[in-house]
Amino acid sequence: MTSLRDVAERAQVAISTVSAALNGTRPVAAETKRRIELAAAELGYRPNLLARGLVSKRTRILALLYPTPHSGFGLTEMQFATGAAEAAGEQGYHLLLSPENADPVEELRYLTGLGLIDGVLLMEVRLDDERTEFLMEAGIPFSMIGRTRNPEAISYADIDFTQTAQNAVAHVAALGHRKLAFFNHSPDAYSAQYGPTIRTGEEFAAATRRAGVEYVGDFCADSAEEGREAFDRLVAEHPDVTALAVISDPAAVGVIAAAAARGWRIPQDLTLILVLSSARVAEMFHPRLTTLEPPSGELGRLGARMLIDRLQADGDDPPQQRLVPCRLVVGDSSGPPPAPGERDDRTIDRTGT
Amino acid sequence: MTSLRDVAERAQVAISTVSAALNGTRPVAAETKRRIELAAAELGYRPNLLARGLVSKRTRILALLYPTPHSGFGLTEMQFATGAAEAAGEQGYHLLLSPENADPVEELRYLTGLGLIDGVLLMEVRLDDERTEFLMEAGIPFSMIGRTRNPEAISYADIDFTQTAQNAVAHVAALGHRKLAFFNHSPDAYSAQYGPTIRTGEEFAAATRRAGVEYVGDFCADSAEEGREAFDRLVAEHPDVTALAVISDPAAVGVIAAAAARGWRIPQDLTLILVLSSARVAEMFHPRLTTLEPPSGELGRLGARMLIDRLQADGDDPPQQRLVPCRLVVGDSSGPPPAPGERDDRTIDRTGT
DNA sequence: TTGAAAGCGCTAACAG
DNA sequence: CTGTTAGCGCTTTCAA
Repeated sequence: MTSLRDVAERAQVAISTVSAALNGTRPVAAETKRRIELAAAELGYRPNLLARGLVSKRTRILALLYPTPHSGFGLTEMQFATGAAEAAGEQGYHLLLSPENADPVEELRYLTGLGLIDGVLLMEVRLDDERTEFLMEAGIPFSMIGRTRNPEAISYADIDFTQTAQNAVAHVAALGHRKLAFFNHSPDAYSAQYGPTIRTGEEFAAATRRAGVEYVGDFCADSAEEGREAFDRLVAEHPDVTALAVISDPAAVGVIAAAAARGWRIPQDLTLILVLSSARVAEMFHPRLTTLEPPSGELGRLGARMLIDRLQADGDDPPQQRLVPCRLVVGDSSGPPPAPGERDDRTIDRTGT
Repeated sequence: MTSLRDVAERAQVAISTVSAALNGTRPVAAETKRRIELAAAELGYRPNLLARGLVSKRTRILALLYPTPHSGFGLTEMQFATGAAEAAGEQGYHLLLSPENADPVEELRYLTGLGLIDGVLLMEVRLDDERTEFLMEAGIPFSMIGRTRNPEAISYADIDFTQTAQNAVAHVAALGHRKLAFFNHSPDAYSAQYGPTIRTGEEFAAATRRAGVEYVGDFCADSAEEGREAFDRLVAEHPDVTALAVISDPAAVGVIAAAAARGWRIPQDLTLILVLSSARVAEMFHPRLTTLEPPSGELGRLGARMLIDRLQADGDDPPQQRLVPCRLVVGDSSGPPPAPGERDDRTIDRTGT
């Protein structure tokens, strides 16, 4: 490992001069600088981050904290991580992957006590998240992918649920639908605190109201079986529903099966859209589902960038907050609603076809 | 940030004694040790990793290198990463996520030059991988998830393709199938060098041979469209095929559509299995596909553990090499083959049903 | 414009 | 058994 000293010797200058020349921290004569740069290049010099960090207190390492997620990791989470890693890399930062154990705050205390990281990127943020309180109190720079209930003072990048719901409703309304149902996650201990679950539900309600579209929002389903059941109940209670948005991929599988069992075709008899799911998943379905794809990679990038900005800004400028809507990817599951009464006669049992 | 010095002062001993007591690097009187530990606990002391690393040359940080993958990141890759991060965490190590840019070797040279990391975990290893050569020459400890063509001297964790293919063939043969087709990735510039693509193909060929099952291996498909075409050609050329294994998820979508268009039911008329795909993906299909699920998380864990073992072992013990077969998850797409001639008559065009 | 020197927090000889 | 000392490689005063 070649060090500053080696370079200094080769260029016949003092160590501090080399440091200055390479970092531009103070003026260095052009000729001297040239010699130094040459020497450094010849020796393949790389600054030692540990030494630098030890004195400067800045390591250019960010930690990405993620709870071992409740329902296994999806593409979405991966894209947060890779997006963040990329953005960090572009700015000369590194990303440390930190799985959280049972006690996230303890984990954070440990991690930040190491002196290894400059800041923290929080994933899977809940409406009330104890991690944010710890970080605020400890004065550790951080930003969130997602947001708490009251994120005023904190930088975050999150999905623009308002706009997303509005786009979805507009899409459906433009096709002529007058009544939309939404299958949310079931409000278990986790979802009850999980932003996307809560916010999507609320915003769908609001967006349909604004658009004058009738709304059915009190169903939930997380598995194929639940999707199937919910769908059957939905049709029983609301036979005039023509459009359905589903947040859980497995639930959509059940819905499709239940619809088929009823003899309903998609999209002729039912418009089905997937919410917060990647287009890659939507393509696994037949027909290819219309989907509202979360901008995961971008959120990761934004989160990292905000954090880095905050680290670079010596003073404390106001927190950055960015909301990005999902991308509406129209598949083959969106269509105009059936004419009234048109589909009721097709209740043949096709099981086994 | 409380330092060793603070602890030393509070416990009324020398700094080196504190270090020794806390690390057990040399005998310390029980009473002294107790005092030191108390002081450390009271002050909430955490060793500074940078300082420690600077002198000990060991940071307990591993880098996970991943090329920006050719077809977007899948669940599989994420699971490598999280598995590795977990295993690392358990051993007191940290995982740095390092996206590779255009020039992976240059990236590696930079990364390792930083003095920040103790070792490297390689993902997406190709049969000839220039990164391994660099690392070997540079003497940097590393291990691979996947393996090169001749990985003799290197530690790795990879899928046991032989066993995986054998299990798949056994499954199909036990159901009574006598002829199996396999749709591989198309041999583009990437796949031509990519281990799983090559090895899965080879091992399917070998396993069918051993099992006395007829084999069709010269088809490939990476998209739904290609899957559809390949399937039509397959049936034209081999009307007696009753079982099909597909490596690409989107291709399976095409196969299912093409089969349905032909009036073939799954599994009655065709047994379809997904190779190297997660059960979560397989569940998106209808019927739920039988799948050979790669042990991604475990491979990540193993890779990390091997690397750490190698770092801990001062001497150089032989490289560890582990092969883990995919898990066969039987879904609703496996069944006995149709009786000869049984399905030929159903070639009604059902498009629009 | 440059050099010398101090010190970041820690480990590892070496004395005592 | 414990304290003193010398660095690890770097940044950063402070003098020259």
